Amino acid sequence: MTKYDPKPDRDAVDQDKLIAPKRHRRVTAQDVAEAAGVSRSAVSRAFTEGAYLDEEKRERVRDAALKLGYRPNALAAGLQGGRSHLVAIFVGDMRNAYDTEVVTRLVGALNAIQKWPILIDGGGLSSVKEAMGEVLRYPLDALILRSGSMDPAIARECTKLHIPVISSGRVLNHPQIDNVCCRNAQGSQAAAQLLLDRGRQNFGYIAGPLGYSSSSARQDGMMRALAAAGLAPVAIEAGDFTVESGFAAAERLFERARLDALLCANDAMAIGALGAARARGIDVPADLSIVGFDDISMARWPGINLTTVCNPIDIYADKVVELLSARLADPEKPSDVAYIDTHLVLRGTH
Amino acid sequence: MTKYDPKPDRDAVDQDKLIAPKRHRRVTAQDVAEAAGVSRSAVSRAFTEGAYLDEEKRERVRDAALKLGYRPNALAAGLQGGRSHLVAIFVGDMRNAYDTEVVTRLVGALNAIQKWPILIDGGGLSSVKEAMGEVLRYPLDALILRSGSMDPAIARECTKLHIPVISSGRVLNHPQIDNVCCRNAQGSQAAAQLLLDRGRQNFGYIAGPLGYSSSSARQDGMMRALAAAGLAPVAIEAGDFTVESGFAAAERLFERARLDALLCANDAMAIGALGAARARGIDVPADLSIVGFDDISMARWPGINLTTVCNPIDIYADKVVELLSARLADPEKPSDVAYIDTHLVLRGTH
DNA sequence: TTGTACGCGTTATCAA
DNA sequence: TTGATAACGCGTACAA
Repeated sequence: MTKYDPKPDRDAVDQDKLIAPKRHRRVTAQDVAEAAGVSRSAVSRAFTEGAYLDEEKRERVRDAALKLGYRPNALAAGLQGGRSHLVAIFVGDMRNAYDTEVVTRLVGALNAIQKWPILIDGGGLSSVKEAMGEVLRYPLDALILRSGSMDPAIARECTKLHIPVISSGRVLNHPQIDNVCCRNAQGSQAAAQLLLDRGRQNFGYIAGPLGYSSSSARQDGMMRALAAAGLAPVAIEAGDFTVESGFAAAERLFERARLDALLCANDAMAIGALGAARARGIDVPADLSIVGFDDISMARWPGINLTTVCNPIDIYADKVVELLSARLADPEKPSDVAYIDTHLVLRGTH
Repeated sequence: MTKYDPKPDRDAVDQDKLIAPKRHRRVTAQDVAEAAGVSRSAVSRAFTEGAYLDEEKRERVRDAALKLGYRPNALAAGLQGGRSHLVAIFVGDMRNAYDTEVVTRLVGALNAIQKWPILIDGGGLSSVKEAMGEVLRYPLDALILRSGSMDPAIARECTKLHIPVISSGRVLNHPQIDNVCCRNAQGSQAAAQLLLDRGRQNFGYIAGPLGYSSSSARQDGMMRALAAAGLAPVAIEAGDFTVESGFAAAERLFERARLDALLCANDAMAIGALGAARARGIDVPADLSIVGFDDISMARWPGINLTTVCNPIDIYADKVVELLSARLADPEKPSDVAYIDTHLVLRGTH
């Protein structure tokens, strides 16, 4: 058992720091090696699963590490060829309740597999492109897009950097981008059918902003069900996915037409519409059915109790992580689209 | 202008990769240097603000970089002594609406100053401690604690690693931890006074779980106002900060006593209580005043319109970032506690 | 103004 | 089983 002899230049460095200890130096494998009387490599091996190292020595190293508060520097480890274990999540707008819930699940699911999510919120940012550029300087394991409105050019740029991209909520046709998307049309078609079966005839729709594929797909689904019954929507207004905009859109609709059914592109707007109906003294659901889309947690709050199309968030997040793992396991695999089935949740507003 | 001669060992490496191009290698400064016919350090300087480099050369380097899709590797840059620009945010439970809103603002504020937030959600995680341990392997610029319930031992461990810690929502007494906290007692005292002035006498309170200092401080504030009026609360029940628990707690209160004033430890529970009151046919605010705490975005939704104590989220987030910057500028500075003033928001439930 | 050389902290390889 | 050593990609002090 020879005592390990530290390099002289190392000592020189330490003395420099001693003279001017400006910022505290992190404890390194070297420090642990010296404390435990072993080589740097031994320390590294002590922390590597399945590496050859004498048990007694490993013990000694771990003790010293614990005492010094050492932990392997993930930056250095990531640099040396492996993965960084960092995953960026780009969110279109965190003020959107559904997006926030998805992000929450995503964060949980990623944490669970030891991937560390870096969040970028497009909603609160003036220069999204610049922020993305900065984050892409990290060698990310992957990028998750949670957004209906992001510039697809950014996604393409990522694939150029050979960073796997998973798009959630919007299908990007690119050979190297995996997608998770719910069957929007199917969901709202079922919702419309529910109300048709209930005898409703005068349908209104509150759409999202232009350019959001999910909103238009949901509208299409409704149209299809209505067309099959020989009907068409009486009036359509658009909001921006917020509760307030749903409230305002509903008021405009109530001015324009007498509805007995109102479908909304998402739950938040449906909740706003519900408030508008109540404020106007409209009896929901006796005189008006309101159905949302997504099934955010607020939909089941007492006092709201919204009938809606469930866009199952946990399945969603799990699917994203599943695609992510598959892509990491085989970077060359063909791109995949996972469609998530929706289902109606019957509560008190239909 | 001599052409730069790449090292021979570099070529050898490239050939290795050519033989087995398993995973795509990231474009490095070296690659750009070769493409632009300059040295690697010239490339580095081309991307460093205020570094000496011939303008024409800088142009050439940037062109080559753009063509190759190069961006400096943040991991390597961080390793070499500077900061990593990574900031971890530990959230007690992202399912809590207020926490989520704070996190959203925090993410925005950090993004704006080019710090990249890594999220860890204690709510969705079985082993918080282990997750924190993994994340601490990154040389974080700082750690932000957004949580009422986190093990303070973890915070202490961070300071041992010389990672600045900012605690939000709970004051941790530690010489190296900065804190941001709202004046809880002041806020709920004002709320209670408002209802006293309105003539209310039979106060109920819905508290948060035991061990959350914010909840007990808010309760103290109410008690103080009542005591000054020679009163005491009629009944107190506890929830877990969720809407559902507020609903249930309110139902228990209504069973136990006839109240004309109900203060809640947070908005979510107040919203639940509002639902319970309405379900029971209690007229709010004619027969019962309900006041929440925080002023989450849902509080101003039509159909809720909750009177509450505003715990100003954006100021909160800005303060956290401010303390963070100050701490990074001077790691040795004494720890700081920033108290945030609350104010009443009078809406429709008082 | 430019290139060389070194260090950041780690893991992987290789020879002992 | 172990220790020395070579990458990993970058910034930068230093010498030219």
